[in-house]
Amino acid sequence: MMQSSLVLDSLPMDKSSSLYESVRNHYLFSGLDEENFDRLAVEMKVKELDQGQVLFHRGDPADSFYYVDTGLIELSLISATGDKKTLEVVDPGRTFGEAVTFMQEVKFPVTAEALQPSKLCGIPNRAFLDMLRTNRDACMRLLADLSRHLHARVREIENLSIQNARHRLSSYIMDHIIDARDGDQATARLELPRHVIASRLSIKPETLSRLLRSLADEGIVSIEDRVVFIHSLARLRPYD
Amino acid sequence: MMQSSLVLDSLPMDKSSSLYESVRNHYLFSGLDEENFDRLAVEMKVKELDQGQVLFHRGDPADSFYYVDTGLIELSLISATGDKKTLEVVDPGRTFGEAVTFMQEVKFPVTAEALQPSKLCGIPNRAFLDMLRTNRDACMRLLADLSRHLHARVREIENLSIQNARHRLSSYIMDHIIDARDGDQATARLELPRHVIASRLSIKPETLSRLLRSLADEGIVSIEDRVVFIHSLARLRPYD
DNA sequence: AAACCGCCTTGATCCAGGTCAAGGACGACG
DNA sequence: CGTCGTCCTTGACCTGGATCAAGGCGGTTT
Repeated sequence: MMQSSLVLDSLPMDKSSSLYESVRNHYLFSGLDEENFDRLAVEMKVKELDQGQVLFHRGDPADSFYYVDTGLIELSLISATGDKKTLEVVDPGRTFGEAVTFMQEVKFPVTAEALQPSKLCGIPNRAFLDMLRTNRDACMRLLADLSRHLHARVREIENLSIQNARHRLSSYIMDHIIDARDGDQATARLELPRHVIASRLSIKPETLSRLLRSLADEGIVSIEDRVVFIHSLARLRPYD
Repeated sequence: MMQSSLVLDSLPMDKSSSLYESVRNHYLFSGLDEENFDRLAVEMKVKELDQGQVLFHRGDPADSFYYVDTGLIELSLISATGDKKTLEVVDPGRTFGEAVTFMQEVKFPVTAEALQPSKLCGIPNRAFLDMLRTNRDACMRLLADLSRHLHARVREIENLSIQNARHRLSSYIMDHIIDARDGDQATARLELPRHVIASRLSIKPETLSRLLRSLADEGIVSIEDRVVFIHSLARLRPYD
């Protein structure tokens, strides 16, 4: 486990930075006019995280949510016995923690850790709420955003409760196809370290290793490091 | 499996009914003035369901969400192999399906079935959206509502992935305490049929039966039909 | 180049919870 | 009052995935 430095960099956001532009284009803010956005933007803070650094722990008081500009942020739950369940890995261009703004208990319900060196933009809840109050369009976008999240969680519950590990792995691979070749073949790229994928799928690394091996042994895929060549989508896909 | 009648009753809501009053008091609408609420209320439809009757199946097009006045509605996922996972059982005074209004694909992500004869109020998405557009207070309440739902789902994922069946059962029992007696003792009431509780906990009825038995054998609880006497909260509670 | 370390794989074994099959309890209905 | 159906319990057995314990392999430190 990598040790986090105790001091997080946290700087105001420069209006001429590429980060400014990229946040500006996020769909949560895309309906805002220049003035409204800038009023919010002056409150935003840039944060840079090293790989392995924890942004916040579950239970920490939440006064901001975050936009990921570069890197990867893992959102996870950690049990009393130390087991970790990765809920989601947030890529660049996406936000996380928005929902916490509206909860009675303003505490993060998950832990956020950088899987790679990452650059984030922190958006204070207070300022965001102020913006929402005067902007019904942004409200609607946020409602859509939360609904999407909610639906994603429902699908996760479905995966956990009525699908087995093999099924979850197949879905995961298919969700990471980067090149859908002719008909029944494709290539997927498993960017993340194996143990993170395992945690994401709620299995142990040993089990992931064995499942990948059995898919390969059955001739359904071949694996070369992080790249998975799918020889038969039909056989990979769990009939559903 | 009980067979549903094909025709659902569906009547306009009477302003002088008790249902009108009870919807009126729901927190989603409690900020609305008389005029705004009534504009919405005229669009609402009363639905009565028999026990076992399905209100909608997963994948059905969604044009309304629902308020439960009396009865119990089970929201569930059903796998390709017919296994059912109960996501939630909605009691009187609560709503379900609000989030679907905001999704790109306006289809119910779950199946809804009456566990008891139930009286519901259907609220058309269209009318609800119109109301939200002119009412930022209601928007905020809904945001809070969705955040709460989202958080509940996260806790469910946590239960499924990092807690075992025994732990889930303990939590379930403690969530149904009706009488917190002195110190370490309490009484809980398991309203639902065992097989529904099992599905809610993502275990089989046989396993539920055995777990309850082992809690009783260990002297932690005694069970009399639907009532659970907890002799030691400390021993029931999974250390967390 | 040796020693170390983080990450993954493999094998052997274990166990929580599922499956299958057989009753038991109780209410509904002839 | 039997008999039927539904729901629950219990027993015997099975199995998917966890756990425990050894390596293997590439990278970086000395």
